[in-house]
Amino acid sequence: MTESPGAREAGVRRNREALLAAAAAVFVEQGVQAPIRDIAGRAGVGLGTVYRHFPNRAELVIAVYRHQIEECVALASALQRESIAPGEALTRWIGAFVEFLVTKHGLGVALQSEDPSLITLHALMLEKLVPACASLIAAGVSAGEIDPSVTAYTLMRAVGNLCILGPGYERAHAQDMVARLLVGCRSAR
Amino acid sequence: MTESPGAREAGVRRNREALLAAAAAVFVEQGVQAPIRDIAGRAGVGLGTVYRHFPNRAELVIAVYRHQIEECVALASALQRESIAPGEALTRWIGAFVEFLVTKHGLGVALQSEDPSLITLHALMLEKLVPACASLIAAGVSAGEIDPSVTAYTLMRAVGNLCILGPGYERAHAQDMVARLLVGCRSAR
Amino acid sequence: MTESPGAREAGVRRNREALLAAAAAVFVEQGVQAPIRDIAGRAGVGLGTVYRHFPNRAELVIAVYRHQIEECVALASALQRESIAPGEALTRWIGAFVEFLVTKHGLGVALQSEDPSLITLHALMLEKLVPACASLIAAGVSAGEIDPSVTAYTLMRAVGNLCILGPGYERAHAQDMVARLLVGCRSAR
Amino acid sequence: MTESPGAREAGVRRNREALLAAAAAVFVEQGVQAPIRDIAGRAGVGLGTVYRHFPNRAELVIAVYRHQIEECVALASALQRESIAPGEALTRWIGAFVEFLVTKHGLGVALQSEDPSLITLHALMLEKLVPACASLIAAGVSAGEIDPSVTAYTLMRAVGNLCILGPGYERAHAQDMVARLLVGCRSAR
DNA sequence: AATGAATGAGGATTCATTCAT
DNA sequence: GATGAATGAATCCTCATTCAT
Repeated sequence: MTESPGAREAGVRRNREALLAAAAAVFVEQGVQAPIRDIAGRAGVGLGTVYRHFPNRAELVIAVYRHQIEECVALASALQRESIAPGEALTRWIGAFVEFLVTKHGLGVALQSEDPSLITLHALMLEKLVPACASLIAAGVSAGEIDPSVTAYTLMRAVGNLCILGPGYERAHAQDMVARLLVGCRSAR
Repeated sequence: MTESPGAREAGVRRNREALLAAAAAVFVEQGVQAPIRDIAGRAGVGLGTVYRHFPNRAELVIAVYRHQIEECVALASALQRESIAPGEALTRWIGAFVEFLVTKHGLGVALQSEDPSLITLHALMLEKLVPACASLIAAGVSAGEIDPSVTAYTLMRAVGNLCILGPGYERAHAQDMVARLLVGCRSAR
Repeated sequence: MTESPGAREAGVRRNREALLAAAAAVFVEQGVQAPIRDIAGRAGVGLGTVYRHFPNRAELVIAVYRHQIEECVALASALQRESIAPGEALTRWIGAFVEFLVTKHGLGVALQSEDPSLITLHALMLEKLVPACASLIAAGVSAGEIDPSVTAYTLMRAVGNLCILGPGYERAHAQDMVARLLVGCRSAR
Repeated sequence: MTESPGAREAGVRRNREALLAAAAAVFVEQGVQAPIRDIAGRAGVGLGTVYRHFPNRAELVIAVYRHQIEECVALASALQRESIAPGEALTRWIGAFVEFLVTKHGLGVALQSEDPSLITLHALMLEKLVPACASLIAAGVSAGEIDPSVTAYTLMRAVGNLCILGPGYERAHAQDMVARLLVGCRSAR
């Protein structure tokens, strides 16, 4: 009778989070096209529950990644407010982006997919991430540290691609390759 | 009824080649996961004929790309025999590899796929391409032009990834990014 | 906490009526097979509440239409008590029935559906409406105005069918067709 | 070796016809929305075979009914060429249409369905049947036998509706009701 | 009583693969 | 050898219905 009032809501939130965690894990293992049923199974819920929380695959994919995308955006602002060299700011930011991508592998593929169910994710990157990156690049260009012909979208795509991992090409390799790519983006002077 | 004995074999070979051409084209348009039926249709043969020639998708994928992989290998030898700077040789060879990859888009993805049906393709890369690349790198390192910490497999994977194209990230962008990556692979000194 | 004892019951009745109104509206828009959830949403109540009040779809359908069916029955008695020609009484009564059917489109289909979830509605028609109609017909036959071979059930079914509307076949068309059907039911004399 | 050349084609055609027969039967029992699997089962073939022959439900529905629709159209021409009274021609033609409809019950519903998968069937009726009927009506109007305010589309819809059968409302009842409707369509004079 | 989250059966559709001709 | 018809597993998604709170 005297029930904690939010017991239900708590359960719902727990389910939602179990789903997000399960989805993230399954995406890592099978990619973002994994069967919805697998995600339901991993989360320990019924198939319908997935659809209740996320009416289609795209919603789920976005929910899985939106938070981290927004953290990346916030980091870009923070770095620009610090008193560090713009080139260094870009390097650190890309480092964080890489960290994000290699943690959720599968996202590298998803971010650049032409799959109609994932356009929204792609759009999210375009809207949020690309401007953040562009602003860091602009600062670096002004400081004479970054080659002015580097564009944010291309760089993000390239970094995204470099973060598609596989056996024998792990996180550290991706980090190394991205670092070298950034060397190649420095101002030719 | 009374056919010249070689007529049959000629027809078989012609079919095989039509299939390889069709598969290459379809892979470019739809990726290596395209429905087998589409390939049969494009080649103007029956579905069963595809399976007769290539018992599974991997065989077909490999057959499609083996020739070009071998050309790449041959090019590496040729470049080493020429009297050009080893760094330049590596650059040219990677350029040719990029050319190969962006022409067959879909292959970038395939090359690093963990998909069981494509492991053989991956193995082929390991066996043939990696040694060729390693030898060019070794020469560059000896000449003090290439950073000794660069490994062939990682570089090939990275280049392969950078060649996964999409709308807004086309051939020229990939070429640019690969060039910058190579800048970052030069000897630090 | 301390509610007046009847407050609860009043709320229950209000819910029940909101549901009937919502169901009627949704049946018009989507037919009697509309998702129960849509009805709950339209009524502004939870899904469970629908099931509490109406354990299955048939109960709900019947509840929605029973009142109007009974009005039709009452009208038949009233018309017979008036001093008008029996044929005219039948015509007017069928007119009212048509009005009922076309206002609730979806009912036309429901009335004659073999769908097990709707048999009860069909039974209701049989029990109530058919006798009412039969009595009007009998009077018309006695007066020599109606063809004695016309049976109530068949006529009701026919009228019900004629009232299944659709684009290009609207209320006025149904009324016209029903009128012509009644012309064909007049005594051949 | 010496196979009858058309053995395969014959089997295919037999399958196709088995499917049409099965579909017709299942449509009668369950309506045109019956599960495709039921049709496959009734025809004794796999599910995929249905889709091979008829890529979607609409194709199947149309295939089932097209032939008879065209026969109806042909009959209209034939009747007009005969030297019978136009009103009689219309009556006979409608009689044939009724015969068609009651034989395939389920079609009555389908013909006037707003279901997007059945628009083509509806379109077929509009294109073929309505003009045929209109021409018979026009002749009847010219001869002073048919009420000029009767339109072909409305009449066809009405007849279609009257042919939606059910328990207690069988073929003979539909025929009777249609006959009475036609009486009501005669010239008022 | 009311709620709405969870469940899972049901039905459509696609496509790899087999095999009789 | 070639063909393509047939098959059915796999997957998506919807919705009726139950039940804990």
